[in-house]
Amino acid sequence: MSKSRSAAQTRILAAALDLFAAHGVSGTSLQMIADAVGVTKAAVYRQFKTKDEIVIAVTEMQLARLEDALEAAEAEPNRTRARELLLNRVVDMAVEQRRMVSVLQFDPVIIQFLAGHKTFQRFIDRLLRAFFGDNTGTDSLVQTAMLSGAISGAVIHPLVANLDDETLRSHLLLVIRRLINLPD
Amino acid sequence: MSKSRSAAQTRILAAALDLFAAHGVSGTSLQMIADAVGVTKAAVYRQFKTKDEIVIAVTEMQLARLEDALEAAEAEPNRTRARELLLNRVVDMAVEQRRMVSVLQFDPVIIQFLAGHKTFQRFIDRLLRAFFGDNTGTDSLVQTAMLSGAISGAVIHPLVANLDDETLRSHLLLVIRRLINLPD
DNA sequence: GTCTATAGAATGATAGAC
DNA sequence: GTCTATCATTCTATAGAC
Repeated sequence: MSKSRSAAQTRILAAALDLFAAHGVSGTSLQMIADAVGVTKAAVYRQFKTKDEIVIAVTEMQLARLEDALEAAEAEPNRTRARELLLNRVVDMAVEQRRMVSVLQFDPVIIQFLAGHKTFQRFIDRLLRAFFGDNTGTDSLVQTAMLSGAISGAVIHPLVANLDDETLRSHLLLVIRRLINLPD
Repeated sequence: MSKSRSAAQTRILAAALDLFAAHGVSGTSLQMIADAVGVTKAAVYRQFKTKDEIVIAVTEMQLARLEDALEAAEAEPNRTRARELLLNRVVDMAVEQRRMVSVLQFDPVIIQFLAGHKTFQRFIDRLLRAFFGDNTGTDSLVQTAMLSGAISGAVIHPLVANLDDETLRSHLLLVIRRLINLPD
């Protein structure tokens, strides 16, 4: 999943993620990205052939941050421990990157890429399987959807915008444990 | 909040909401809306002077669907009953309109309008107050954010895309009651 | 890697006829 | 209410010089 990027590419992707978070993917033009980096559009096009390539690279970059936690969870024979591990990483990431979460989970353009690229599909599949095993009953489905949605939805919500990361994280984890019956 | 609209306006708003849900607000052009309705751009501009007016009207239209439930909740002296009332309506709406939820809650353009227009702010304030009273402790904040996020996030999630409305609603309500300690 | 300059299409919006 | 025609602007993307 993770790819090595040049410094120029990394700067572009960072600026793009930031702008995507503020204006959505469709609401962000290459001109805006170029301005944010401090170069011209042509310089951006030198690094990425199309806007779509930037969107895909940004998505890859963010998913890759879950990779090591996912591998650790897959290697962990104790399912409860594996869930614990993944959950903590996901919550950490969601809290740290609050402003970015809504783009990655809910932007229509990103959603289409996630649904359309096999690489992304397989990664998400691994994530869900590591968390829930092969239990695909309706209860598990709804619970997973709620858990995933609750984390994303909660960190985005304006009501918690003023809470510091540590407060938000600890409260989140408490409520989540209640939700999925993990031991406190 | 609710406004009376001509038939032509109603058709435009319905088409716009549908397209917004699929492509986001920024990803939807007036040409696309006009094509969906089956008229030209000029005909659309006759009903709404700007694209922004359409976005605001769509948002109003959807918020207005909560209005009677909100009034009923405000009139209810028993707080638990009031919460019950609102919760049921919100969940019903979220499940019925799954495809639209993400736009209304997470689209950057809509969010900016919600934050910038006093009419919207007051309405949302009333909603929160009817549900949580004047309790503004951190616990309540996070709980409300999670509840709101969990409902929106859950109904949007691809994992539950194949569940019928009734199944999704009943499961959702069960988990939510556990989350907020309402009696079953 | 970065620039200037530009092509070609799409965007939001308007004028004026029917 | 709807149309055709058009305007100014912005969009993605490319060519070619430094």
